[in-house]
Amino acid sequence: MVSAQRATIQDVAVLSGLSICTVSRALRNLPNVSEKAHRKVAEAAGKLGYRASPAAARLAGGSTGSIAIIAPTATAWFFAQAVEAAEEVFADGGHDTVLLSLRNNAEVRTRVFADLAALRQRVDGVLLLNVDLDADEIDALAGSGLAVASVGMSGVPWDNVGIDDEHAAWAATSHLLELGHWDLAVLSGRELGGHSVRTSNNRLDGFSRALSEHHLTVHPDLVINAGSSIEGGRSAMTELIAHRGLPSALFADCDEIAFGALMALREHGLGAPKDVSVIGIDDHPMSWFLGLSTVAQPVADQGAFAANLLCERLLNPEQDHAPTSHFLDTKLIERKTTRRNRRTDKNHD
Amino acid sequence: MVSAQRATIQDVAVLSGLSICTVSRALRNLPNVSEKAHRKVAEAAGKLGYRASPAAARLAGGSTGSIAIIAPTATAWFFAQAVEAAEEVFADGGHDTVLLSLRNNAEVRTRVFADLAALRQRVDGVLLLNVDLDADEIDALAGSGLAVASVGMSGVPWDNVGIDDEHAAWAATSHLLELGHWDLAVLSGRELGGHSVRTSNNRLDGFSRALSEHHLTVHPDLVINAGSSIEGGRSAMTELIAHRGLPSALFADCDEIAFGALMALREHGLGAPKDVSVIGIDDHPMSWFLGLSTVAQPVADQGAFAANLLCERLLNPEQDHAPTSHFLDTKLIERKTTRRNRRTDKNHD
DNA sequence: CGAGCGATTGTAAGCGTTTACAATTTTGCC
DNA sequence: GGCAAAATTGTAAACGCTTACAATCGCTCG
Repeated sequence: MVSAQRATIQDVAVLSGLSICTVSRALRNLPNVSEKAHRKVAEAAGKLGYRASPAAARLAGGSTGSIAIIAPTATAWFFAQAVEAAEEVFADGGHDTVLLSLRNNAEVRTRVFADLAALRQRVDGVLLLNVDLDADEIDALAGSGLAVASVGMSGVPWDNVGIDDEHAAWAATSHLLELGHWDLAVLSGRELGGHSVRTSNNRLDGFSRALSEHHLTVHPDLVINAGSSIEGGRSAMTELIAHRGLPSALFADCDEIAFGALMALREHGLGAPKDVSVIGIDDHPMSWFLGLSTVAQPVADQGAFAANLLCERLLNPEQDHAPTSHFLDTKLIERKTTRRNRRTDKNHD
Repeated sequence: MVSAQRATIQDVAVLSGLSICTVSRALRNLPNVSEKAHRKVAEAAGKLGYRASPAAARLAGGSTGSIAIIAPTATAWFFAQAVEAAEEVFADGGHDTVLLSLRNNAEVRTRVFADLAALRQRVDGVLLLNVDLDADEIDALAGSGLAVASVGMSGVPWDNVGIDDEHAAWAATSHLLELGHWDLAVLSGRELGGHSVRTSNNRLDGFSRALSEHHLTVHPDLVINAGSSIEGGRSAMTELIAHRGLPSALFADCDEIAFGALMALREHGLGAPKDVSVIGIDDHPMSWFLGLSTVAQPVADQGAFAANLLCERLLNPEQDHAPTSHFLDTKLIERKTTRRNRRTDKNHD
């Protein structure tokens, strides 16, 4: 069935008794190919185990057969989940997945987005995961000829799927407020250098809104960038405790940050909800175990969904229907790290 | 500096006043290029912002500029860490990283290894992470023309870096035995379908050896495949409790499995070390927090190290020095989930 | 029955590299 | 200074595909 030497389109042409050109068209399901020709080509290709050379295809103006996933980091739980889910969709669609981690590093980020032509040369499309792009970058990407889709980047000129981050953060924060907390800190998912994780900004907005609905304002000292790692949460919390003292409650941008915060608390002989209420976002597999209150979101679904949208776009490049936006549901899960405020010192700050 | 239209090697040739061929050779640091030519080419290329087209290069017999990372799954902590570390090395070396997750799925696994020629067409090299290959597959890979390196796959005809898994498991198990436990279960990292994670086999061996050194034998009912996820550990433990009852101590193939086991225990109103001692391998960031005893291993280092070896091989393809093997250190960390056996029922099963 | 038209198929020219091999220049030596 | 050998550079043919554009086929219609 499969010859030792890789079969070329030429071989398929010969075996099927058609020209290379017709074979090429048949293989790509282009119009103007008769039923009969289609069948013959399919049979010949099957018999030879033919697979088009992505390099040759790309060189001649066709597709590369691969899609890039660009993520701020590949290790955070959310990204690992989304990447694997997307990779599965891509693989099943016959695309290779090239992983581009920005590593929370501005320089790497620049290197990637500065030369989209180079990227275009290597992949057909890009799946962006929570990358915080500025307007110029968005325009550049949209006009790059790359198919684009994203997770967690609403308001962008391509298909996006995510959750309503603003709402999720609002829900988490409101939960805290309704428990009588007023002295709230937020451990944001942003890196020190700014940039990097887009959802964090929206979540910050939700946090602010909840506060202002309760006639509170967010105090700059109480929003701390923590990256999106356990370690980041841990050091951010340590810093918070040292420089400002314990707030009454804490909203963590994601569960891993919350884990880190819980660790830092323990290191100081403190705990949640005893000394501070803590809530995160994600519903990480460990959250149940740690009793962490959180806002659950479907992570793999988001990655797979966006990946599917991207694949479809790649399949029908001609029709440029308007970009779609999809929000998946979230759910507040109240567990043991949040409880009613028992502090008596009511002096607001 | 960078022109709107991508510069070709032709442009560089014209600008440098040399032939395409010389430019090509200079760019790839081939021998037989004069100093002067080299300089001129470098300057012209720089001025034009020239980057070779990977597709064209590949088609003409050169390199693809990308490397595949093949892992049993991309979500497990170990793999996510190793992948990111390797991706960083590859990116800095100018290679794209294509991620191939086997998804713990035999069919996907077959699809990948059955057609190495197809893989060869898309990447220059392969970094294998703990993939359990059989002898034929190893031979095929070694003879595929692909550069290969691996993590956690000792005894293989290419560069490998890992830890001494047998020893790590032995150390963990011995720790349990020395605490007076004799009724040991192991939650193995293997998938139900067998295959997939190579280190698990070596760890099983270490487990066995420790047992036999204490004149014990491993009971088949007490080795349970758990995959390498929290969820896998949880259900494996649940099953163990239901079908066989609690052992005196438990060796988990990795920390995530141990986390899952701890969760299952809690669901049954049990806990470690009260009802059973538990030890894992990894030293996951959460392990400290949960007080999990474990054997720490440097994960990112392994990925980066192997990636570097692979890059070097790619840089000097001619010299075929013998494959090297590297073992990184591990360290037993005794925390709170292991303690002296207090059971009194000494009837060995 | 032949012109005309749409549908299908074929021809051939790239796409941007690499690489035998040929041509040229430089170097070493007598 | 001149010649062979070595070092450098150039020429041109792939590599395997896509795609204008030309050619052919099968019909419909007057």
